[in-house]
Amino acid sequence: MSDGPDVAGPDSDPDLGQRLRSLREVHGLSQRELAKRAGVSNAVISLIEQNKTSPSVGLLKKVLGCIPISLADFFALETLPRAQVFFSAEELVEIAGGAVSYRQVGRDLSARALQILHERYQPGADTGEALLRHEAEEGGVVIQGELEVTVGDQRRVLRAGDAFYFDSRLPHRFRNPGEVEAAVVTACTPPSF
Amino acid sequence: MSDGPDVAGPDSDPDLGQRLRSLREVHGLSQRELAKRAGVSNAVISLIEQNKTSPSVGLLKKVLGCIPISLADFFALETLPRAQVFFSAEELVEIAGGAVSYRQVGRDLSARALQILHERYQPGADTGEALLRHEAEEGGVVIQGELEVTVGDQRRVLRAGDAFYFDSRLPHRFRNPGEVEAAVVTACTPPSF
DNA sequence: TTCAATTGTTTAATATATTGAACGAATTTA
DNA sequence: TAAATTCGTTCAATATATTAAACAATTGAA
Repeated sequence: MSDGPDVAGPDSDPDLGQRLRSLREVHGLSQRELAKRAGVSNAVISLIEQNKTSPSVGLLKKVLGCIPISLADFFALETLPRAQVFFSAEELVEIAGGAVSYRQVGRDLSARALQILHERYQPGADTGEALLRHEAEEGGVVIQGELEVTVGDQRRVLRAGDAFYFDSRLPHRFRNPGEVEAAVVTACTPPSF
Repeated sequence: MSDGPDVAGPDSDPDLGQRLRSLREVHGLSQRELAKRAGVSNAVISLIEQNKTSPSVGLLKKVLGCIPISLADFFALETLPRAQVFFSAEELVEIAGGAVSYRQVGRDLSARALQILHERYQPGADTGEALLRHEAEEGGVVIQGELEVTVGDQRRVLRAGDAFYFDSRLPHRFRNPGEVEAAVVTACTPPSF
C-alpha cells in the first residue's frame, strides 16, 4: 500500500505514538527497557511511537501494563489533554473591557476548577461593590501599580508583590488609586459564573 | 502456535469480545451492518467477538466509532462493570437484625448513588424516632403487611402497594402495627453513612 | 583518543490480523 | 412448501503487525 510515513492510517489515532512516548519518558524508561519488561521487541515500541504501526490491543495492553497505565486511562488521555496548556498574552479572553480589563486564561471553564484572570485597572478605575456570587474563594498578586482592595470592613492599598486572599461571599471591591495602570493576577475557585 | 480457541492470548482482554457484542446488540446492529458502517469485513467482527483475534487499535477505533463509543469509554467498561448486577435473596447484606431486618442490596456503597434495602418488621417492631443523618431523600414501597410511617407531623398506615417519599432530614419512624410481618423495599440517596 | 555500552531506528523474516467468499442455519416472503 | 434474505461462522488468501538482527549515533569509561 502507501509508502508514506504513517502506515497505520491517517485517522487511526494520530497521537497514540506520542502519548506512549511521553509516558515512557516520564517514567524514565528506554524503549528497550520497556520492551523487555513487556516481553515484546524493542522495535515495535519504536514503530508504535512513530505511528508506523497500529498495535493490537493485546500488545498495547502488555506494554501499558508496564508503565503502568490502564487502557481506559491511556485512551482517556486522547481526549482530555486537548485542553490548552499554554496561552500567549494575545490568547487571553477579555471578559470585561473599558477602564477595567479582565483577561481570562482559557475560554471554557465549565470543566475547570480554577478561574485565572489577568486584571488591569486604569488610573481611578473602580469595580464598585461586588457581593456574594457563589461559595468560592479568591486570591491574587499585584504585579504593577497600586491597587486598593476592600474586603468586608478591611481596606488596604497593595503594590507590586503584595497579595490578597478572601472568601468571595464577602463584599469586595477593587480600585486603582494611583497615576499608572495597575495589574493583578487573580485566581478564583470554582469558576461557576 | 497454539490451536486453542483463544488465539489472541489468554490475558489480552478476555472480555473485549463480549463487550463489543453487547454494545452492538444493545444498539440493534448486526455484525454485517456494523462492519459495513465501519468499512471493515464482517468476518473480523465475528472473530473479535469470539476473542479469536486481538484487533489493532486502528480497526477497533473505526468499529467503535460507529456504535458510537470512544476508546476510553470502551476500555472503561472493562473495569467498571465488575460491579455486581444481580443479587440472590441470600446475598443481600443484613445491616440490622432482630425485630427489624434491613437487608441491603450490595456490600460496598462507597461508589454508588443509591442505597436499596429490603426491610422486614416483626409485628409490633418499631424503629424509634430517627433524625436527620445527611442531606438525602428516601422512598419505598410496602410489599407485605402493614407499616405505619411517621414523617414530621404526618402519620399513615401503608399496606401492600402503598408507598412513601420524603426528605431524610425530617424526623421519621417506622412501625409494624399489624399481626403479621411487614416488608418494604426502600431507596435512599446518597448512601453516605 | 578508543573501546564498550546504550540509545533509537531500520530492514527482512515471520506471525498474525484482516479480507473476500463461501457455508449452514434461521426467518421471511411468495 | 420453496426461494430469498439475513444471520453468525469458517477458511484460504492477502495485508499488516511483530520479531530478530543489524545499523548509525550518542554517551561514559579507560
